[in-house]
Amino acid sequence: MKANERNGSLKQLARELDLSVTTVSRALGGHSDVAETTRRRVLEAADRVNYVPNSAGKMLVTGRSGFIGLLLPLRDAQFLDPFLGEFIMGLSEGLQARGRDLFMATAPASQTELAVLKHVVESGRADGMVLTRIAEDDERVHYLSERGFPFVTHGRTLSSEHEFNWIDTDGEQAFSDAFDLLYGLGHRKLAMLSISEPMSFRYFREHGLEQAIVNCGDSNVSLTTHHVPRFDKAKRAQTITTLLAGEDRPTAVLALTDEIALSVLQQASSMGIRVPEDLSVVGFDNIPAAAFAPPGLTTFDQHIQQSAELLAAELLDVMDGKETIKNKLIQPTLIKRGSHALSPSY
Amino acid sequence: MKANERNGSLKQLARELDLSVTTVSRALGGHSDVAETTRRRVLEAADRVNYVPNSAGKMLVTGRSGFIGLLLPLRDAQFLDPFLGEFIMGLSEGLQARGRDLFMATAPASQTELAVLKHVVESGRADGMVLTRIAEDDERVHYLSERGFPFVTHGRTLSSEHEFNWIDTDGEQAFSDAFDLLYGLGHRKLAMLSISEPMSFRYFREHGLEQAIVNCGDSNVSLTTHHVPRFDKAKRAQTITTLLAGEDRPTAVLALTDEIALSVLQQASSMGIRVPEDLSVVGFDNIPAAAFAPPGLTTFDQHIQQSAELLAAELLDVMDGKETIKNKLIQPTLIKRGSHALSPSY
DNA sequence: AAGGTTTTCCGAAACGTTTCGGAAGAATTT
DNA sequence: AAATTCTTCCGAAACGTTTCGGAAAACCTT
Repeated sequence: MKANERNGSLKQLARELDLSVTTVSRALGGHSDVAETTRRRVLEAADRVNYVPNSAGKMLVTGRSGFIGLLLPLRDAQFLDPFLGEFIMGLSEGLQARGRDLFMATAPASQTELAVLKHVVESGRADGMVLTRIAEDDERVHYLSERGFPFVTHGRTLSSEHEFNWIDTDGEQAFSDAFDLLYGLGHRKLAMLSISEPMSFRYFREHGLEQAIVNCGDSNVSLTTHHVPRFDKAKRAQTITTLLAGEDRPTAVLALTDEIALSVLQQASSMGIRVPEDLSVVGFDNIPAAAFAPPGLTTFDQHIQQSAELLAAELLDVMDGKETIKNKLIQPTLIKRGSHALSPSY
Repeated sequence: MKANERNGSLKQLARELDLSVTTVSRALGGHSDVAETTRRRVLEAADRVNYVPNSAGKMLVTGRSGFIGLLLPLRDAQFLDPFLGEFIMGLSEGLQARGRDLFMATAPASQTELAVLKHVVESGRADGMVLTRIAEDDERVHYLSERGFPFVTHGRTLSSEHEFNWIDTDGEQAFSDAFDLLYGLGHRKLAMLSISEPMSFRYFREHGLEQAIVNCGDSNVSLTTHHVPRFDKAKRAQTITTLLAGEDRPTAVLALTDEIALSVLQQASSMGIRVPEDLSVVGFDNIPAAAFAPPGLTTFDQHIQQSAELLAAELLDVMDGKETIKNKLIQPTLIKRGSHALSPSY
């Protein structure tokens, strides 16, 4: 046995079997030009020595890494995306079926997300990409589209400049439904608490609400929209307090996310405003804490894990060259808990 | 320009610069045997064409993939580890400093975690491994130790058969502290709600509590330990109800995790048992919902993200061949909220 | 028995990178 | 001016795999 030979290489296995490297490779690969008897011999030997093909060798010649990359939204490490775990689980689940691995690319503070994305793509570390937190106009989507690299997103852009595969939660419909619910309970003075970043999910949720109000045609309905900072908790509380302390306080608040809705619940409680008697609150996301915060937050469940699983399946299709563009809107389901009720002024 | 040449390869770059592949590689690699002027020329050109080394090529010759693998505890997909997101964030943060990427290996239902781990290690996909949810006697730790593969764990085994680098939360101390807190409030009749899986964190927490009781030397203290199922929510509720409905109900419950503690809070509430007046409850983990569930769960914060960051740093040290075994116990911090008070029988 | 077809195997090239061991030329020393 | 050292560059091999294009042998067909 030659000394300069790595353990467990194909070459070594071939030597032991007194076969060529080619034949062993083809036997393992399930090709037709190898006799049944030798194939069995090879398979048995491979199993015995626990042969596992070196991924780098394979990767170099096939040009595929077997990896799917997820661009992590790391910039907000301490204010963690509450879905991250669930999302990753869903992706993994969807990927493992076809033997792909998932890897996370993180953008250090010194680099933009786009730069990291480019690096991953150009280095061939990933065969496909998953993007989340899509902006209204997203440069990452531009890049991947123009580069012709397989990718898939959770969330969509506003412009339809490029066609690509995405899955999104139908926030537009959900906020429309939320309005109907509250309108039916007599609420006419509404406030929406949103964020100022140009994320597309913000647009759709705000837009769904505004459209629903237009469609109902009742001119007694009023809506004010307020932007809340994402990181500065003190300032956020301040904004909410001002809103609730105002003379003509809204009777119902729709929050862009549960995180914001929970802040509302807290502020209301500390101001002596009763939920839902004095104020109705509706959130979005159904994070675990929403069930525990009294009186129980009425909100929408996003089905993140299923979405992620679907997303993985779609990406695999794209990578297999299936040209069809498939876009799917997932309908979130309304979770009615205790934070909504008849309008006090009804 | 030859047609059979991949875009962005070293060879191509070398041709454009009229230099050898070797020189370009060494210039990029920062070696000393290349003139300053040529190095600048190379760097500038590489920047211009956006050259990114192919990871497979590099991997093949260096034998390192640049990847750190995390074995995902996927078996319980729907009952997601509430720390997963935080843990991954911490790892990424710790890894990105030295340019390593993180990838997740998931075990499909058809394969054992050990089989997946072996596959990852033997295929060379990862240069180092991170393990969580360590069992009292963990076969994955055995394998990696014997194989001499760099790894690091969050949590430790009970046997000291192998030495390896781990970081763990000091659940032993925490539960001892929790006892002191409750004892000081007059509680003498205690119950511990735990799980039956042989996870080592369970052992340490139970042991810490038992030791503290022994050490206090008060024979009036009684403790009953109950095992609660991890997945079957109905059965879990049943167990808790039985415990709380008993004639000599405990005055304080220590839960292995917040998840269990929150169940206790819910059951108590639905049985008309007031917390903390009738019953004190202490949890462990400080998951987000713990702050929202009334009256606020008293619990311990694990500092998962910092632990993960440290873990990443240690792994990188191990991979650099630093032989020192470093084991670190992280002290969780007690978060006092509303779920503990004077014993009613005091 | 000659020709043709099928089955089964293999040599060699290729993927893109790093590095070993030189080699040519310039700079320095003797 | 010759000998020595330094600087700067390069050819070739190697990593482990897959695959193209044959080639030998076995099996048919006529």
